[in-house]
Amino acid sequence: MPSFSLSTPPDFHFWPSVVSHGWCDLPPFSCDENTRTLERIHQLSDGAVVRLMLPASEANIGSVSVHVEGIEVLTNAQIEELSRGLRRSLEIDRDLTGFYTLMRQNPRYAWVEQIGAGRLLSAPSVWEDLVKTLFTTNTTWRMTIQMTERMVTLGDPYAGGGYAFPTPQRLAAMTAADLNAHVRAGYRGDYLHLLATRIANGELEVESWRDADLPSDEVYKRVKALKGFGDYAAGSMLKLLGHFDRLATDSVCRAVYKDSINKGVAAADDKEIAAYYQPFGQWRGLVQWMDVMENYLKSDKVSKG
DNA sequence: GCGTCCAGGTCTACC
DNA sequence: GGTAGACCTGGACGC
Repeated sequence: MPSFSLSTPPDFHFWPSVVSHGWCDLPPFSCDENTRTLERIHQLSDGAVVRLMLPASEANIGSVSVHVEGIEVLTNAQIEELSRGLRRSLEIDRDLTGFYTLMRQNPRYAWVEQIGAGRLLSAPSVWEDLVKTLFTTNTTWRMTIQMTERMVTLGDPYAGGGYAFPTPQRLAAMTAADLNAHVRAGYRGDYLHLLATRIANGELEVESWRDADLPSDEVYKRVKALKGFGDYAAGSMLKLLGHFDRLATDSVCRAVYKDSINKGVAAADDKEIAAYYQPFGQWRGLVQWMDVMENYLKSDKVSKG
């Protein structure tokens, strides 16, 4: 089985990055907590569908091994494409120096750097992140998983089981009714079909939204302009696009604010929650997410073993 | 098995 | 700018 490795900086911690939020459980990603392996059914730009396996290993601190199943030999171009996508997905090159300095200054958040949390797993494409974010709106996590599972079966199959994430062109070629009969996304189905269609016909170039030179406000404006993406969804997307100066306040965040931060007293409104995170400046969105994930990331499942 | 209620964000219409 | 009601699915619950 072909394999290659990704070099990583000293402050990169593989497993906390993998389980940084629910994306590792949404196909075509999957993760095995026992073996601490991240897997993904992935379609390369040349059409090949492979299974990527990234095991956690103490032996390769300073790098992450990538095993590629379903192909006999990897070309240099394929390795380059996979490396680029995975480095982005794992945020390997994200500079968190400022974030960790900020966390160090606040005893409540000292655990963040100790665990090595702060990097968020994203999909290799902005398109995939947008779809999954849409599937988190106004629904339960269980339903998000089910919608995503049905959605990926529209992608190209992997010979060993599973599917690659479908392209916007694939979805745009279907009618909105047929698409939603398959995905069962409810009223979100029309938003999904519209998004796929606008990308497929070239009206939207969402992959360029990762451009580091794009101001946060501009990215936020573009995401909010999409049907079905309100304040929460746009705030979530911004984190996946490397901007952390926006909150993504949902029902979970409100519960966390009440239970972990405000001594059991619910916030009067979201402005009160925003005021709490305001001092964290450009990192406030990431700090809010650390609060949401605190108990899980500090558990033995992540921080030990 | 059936009907009702509920949770989850966003959109639209209206004030 | 703020608010009410609709949107859709599926789980929980009562009958």
